[in-house]
This record gives sequence, structure tokens and C-alpha cells, in this order.
Amino acid sequence: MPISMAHEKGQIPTNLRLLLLLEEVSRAGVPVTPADLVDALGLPKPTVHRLFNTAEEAGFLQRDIDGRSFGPGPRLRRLSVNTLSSQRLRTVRLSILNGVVEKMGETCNIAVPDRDAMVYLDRIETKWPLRIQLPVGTKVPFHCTASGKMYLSSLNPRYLDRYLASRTLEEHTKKTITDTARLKAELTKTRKRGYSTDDEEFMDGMVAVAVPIIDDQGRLVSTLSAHAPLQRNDLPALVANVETLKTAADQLSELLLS
Amino acid sequence: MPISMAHEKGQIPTNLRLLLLLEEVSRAGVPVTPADLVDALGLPKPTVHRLFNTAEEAGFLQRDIDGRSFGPGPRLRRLSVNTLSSQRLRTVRLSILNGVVEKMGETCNIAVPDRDAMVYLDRIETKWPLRIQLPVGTKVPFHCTASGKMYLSSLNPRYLDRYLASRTLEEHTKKTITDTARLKAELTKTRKRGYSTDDEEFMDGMVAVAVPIIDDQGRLVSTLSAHAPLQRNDLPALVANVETLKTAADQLSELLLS
DNA sequence: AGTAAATGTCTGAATGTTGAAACGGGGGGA
DNA sequence: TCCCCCCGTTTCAACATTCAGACATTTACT
Repeated sequence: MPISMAHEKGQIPTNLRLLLLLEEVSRAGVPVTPADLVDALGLPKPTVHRLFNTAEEAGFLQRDIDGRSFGPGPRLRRLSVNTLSSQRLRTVRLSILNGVVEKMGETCNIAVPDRDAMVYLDRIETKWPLRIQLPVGTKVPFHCTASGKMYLSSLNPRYLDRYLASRTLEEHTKKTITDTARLKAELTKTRKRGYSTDDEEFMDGMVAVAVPIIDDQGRLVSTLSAHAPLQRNDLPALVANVETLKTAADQLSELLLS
Repeated sequence: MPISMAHEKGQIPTNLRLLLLLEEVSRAGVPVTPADLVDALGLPKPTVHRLFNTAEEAGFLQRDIDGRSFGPGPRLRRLSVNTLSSQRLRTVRLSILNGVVEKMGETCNIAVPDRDAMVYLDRIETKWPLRIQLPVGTKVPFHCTASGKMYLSSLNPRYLDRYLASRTLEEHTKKTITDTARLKAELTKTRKRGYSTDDEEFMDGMVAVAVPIIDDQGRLVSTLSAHAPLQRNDLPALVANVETLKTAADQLSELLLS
């Protein structure tokens, strides 16, 4: 599966429903009644009522003075405070990313390998109006992205062969490498020079470079990459900034130790 | 059943599980792995893994750069901010702010750290015609504002060093502190005396003081600050009101739990 | 290097949740 | 006063989630 498109329109997973309900309640800002949310959530009446009751019993919602509507309860407020208090770890990571973006003027991402795709963890966009829209949390394939190829190049050859054997390389653009042998050659080159590139292999008109973020044992845990639309920068221009990326990647690696 | 004797040993309702998981994650304060929570939640391994995946796909959790652990995601942060901005709390908060504004005669704000900047949550303007225009929702940098410096001073020294090392301190006015060592000294002073100042470091002709709003575990959640144009008040005049601000901040802290 | 412990993954019978439809009931308008 | 409309509640077949046990993988230790 290329880019993870969750649940089209079919169904909202049972597990998520209470959470979506709380999300709506807090977004409303004022106490709401179950009936108010029936449309907003697109769920049947009885379901919504049950969810409200569950949330109230558990203390995540509390009944308003009018007895009919609900607002955030003590437990939800507690959760919110804790969430906002635990934000500080990301401050450092983001400021490193920010530094890179300022120097390069292009969008930067941190991505980690997850089973069968790379997941974007963090991103800082350029201030330029022309941007590539790939929100945090989206997944992109290994074989046709800079970060994915960086990851593949770090694999033990045995695992790499197994991966390549088990999968057909889907064509995303005309430049996507769909031939196993060619991809392997590309990965060897990547391993040697220490950075990977994406020359319009994932999206027409988009190029990218990526460098590895490694842990204290030298293993790749995630990647740092920069994207650019061809209208603004070409691949050589991005590659010229590889040292900037590597410096930042080293700083990010250090973060792993603490 | 009188008062919900929830899970003894029986069962946690399916609908609540994801929520309890997020509760634990945010309570931990640092990124956690699925295995960490297996005991804490008392749920079987496969279940916990599935829940983590669901939460990540929906954007409520976000993977850390080590690729294995998870912390709050964008959607959970948004939910948290919205919850704390809900009407009931907001009304009380604004009335506390109002009291401060009446005593001090200057604009007051509540701000929370969000990613890489402070964002204004609430504000009450003075009635004086001469005001500083910074609407709710705007973001201001950490290093050159009273609230931002208050936040930085609450960081663990190790993270603070990382943050400062990875970022150039942008000059907003001639008085902006752009030297890392000087900023660190300033933050140490701030931590000791319990309030921070902004002496025209962000905007010419504007001064400010800020005090922390802390949760019951002593962590900074947000800040309370007051701004003044130099034409009306100077920095010593604002500092003279620090006790007023601190009293209000204590009341605001209590509001978080209640 | 080798091995033990821990972490993550898979399966399917058992269990909990869902929602269409139909019902009771309360408030506002004529 | 009556009637209508909308809110909240009930039922039970259909459906999604669960989790024991076993397997696969990674990590930690000798």
C-alpha cells in the first residue's frame, strides 16, 4: 500500500470513537448535548449516547449544570495538562530542524522506517508559498523516496534481498526505479557516499536528499531529508547542502543518547 | 453499582481503552514503548500494540526518532489546547486576568509553549488607548520574550544546552540577547528569582514581565505576563507588580486541577 | 560467538459493541 | 388543549475487537 489512506468513509474504528467524541467536545469549546454531535460525528444516536455515558462515568466528561449537556471533565483536563507539560522534549528536535530549513530554504523531515514504509515524524516547512504537502504521520514507500532508499541501503544484504524478493516495485512516476538490479546498484552507491537522492522518483517535479540518523551502535534509526520542487531547486543544488544535513543529523543522533 | 468500581479485575470497556492508553502516555511525560504500558494498563501484549498503531495512524500519538517509542501526536496536542480553552475554564481565567489588568493597568496574557514558540491563549487589554497589538493565537519566539524566557528557564539544563547549540538567536531589536552565554546567565537569574523580564528585546519601546503557571507536580504549563509601552510604564514599574502576577498565577494553577 | 530474555506478531473462537427501527415523552406553537 | 417534532431509550442480529497461545524477531548477557 503506497500512501496510507485510512478509512475512506467506511467505518470509524470502535476504539477511536470515544476519542473523536472528546475531540469534538473540546473543539466546540462550550458544553454540548449528545444530539449536537450526532451529525458532527456521523454516528447513530444510540451510539453517541452510550459514548457520552461511558465518558462521563470514567470522568472524562462532566455534565453541565443544565443536566443535559457535557463539557470536559477533570480527567480530560488532567490529561491535557500532562500532554502539554511533556512537550519539551520535542523543542530541541524542532529547533535543529529549523536551523536546517533556515540554511537551506527547503522543507525538511525526520522519518523512521516502519515495517513496510517510512513514516514522517516531524517536519518544518519552508516559508515559500510553493510547498509539497505531506502531513506528519503519512507513509511513503521505501523504493522510490530518498529516506526510504537511505533505509534500504543500511539493511543487511540478506534482509534486503528478502525484501526485494517479496515485493514488486510499484511505479509512481516515469523515473521510479522498478528494476531490482538497478535498485540494488543505486543502494550500493548510496551506502558508499553516505546520502541518498530522489530524482522525481516518487512525485513528478519533486527532488530530495536524505542522510541517516544513527544510534550509538551505528545503526540507522531514522533519516533526515530535504525536499524541493524543481521549479525552485534541482538535485545538484540540494546535494550541495549535504554537509548541512549531516551536521544536523549528528546533533539528532546525540539526542538519542540522553 | 453505586459509584463506578471500574476494572477491579473484570474488564476495561473497549471504548475506553485507547483513551486510557493516551492517559498513560501523557502521564509518563516521555516517549514510551508499547511494552512499557503492558503492565501499567493490565492488557495483553497484542492489544496494546494494536492500540498504539491505531492511535498513531489517527495522529493522536507520534513515533519518537528511535522508531520504537511514542509520545503525544499533533492531534492530541490540539485536543489538549482546546480542552484547556473551553468556555467554563476560560470564563474563570478571564476574570482572574481582568483582576490583574485592573490592578496593574497593563495588558496581560496567558501563553503556552507550542512546538518551537510561545502561543498566546488568552489576553485582556488595558483600557488605555495606547496598546500593543498582539492578537490571541500569535506566536512569539522563546529567546526574546518574557514568557519565552520563563519557559526556557524551566527546561532541564541538558536540553537547554542542546536547544541553544542548535539555534541562532535572531535579533529583533538592538537589545535582543543574541549571545548564548549571556542568555544562559539571564535564564539562571530568571530561575532563581521566579520571574522573567523583557527589556525591549522583542519590540522597541515594549517591556514585559512573566511568571510561571505550574501544575501540581511543579512543571511549567503556561505563563502569565504583562506588557507595557515605555511611554506609560518602565520595567521597574512592572516588576513592582510581580506579586500581583504571582498571586494570579497561583489561582490559575489551581484552576488546572479542580 | 552463543544463548537466554524480552519484544513484537499472528491466528481464530469468544466476547463486547453496534445501529436500524420502533417507542415513550416532553416542550413549543397554534 | 392538541398536535407535531425532536430528544433520548430500548432491542437484538450483525459486526468488530479481543486475547490465549504459539511463533518470529531483536536485544542483552555470559
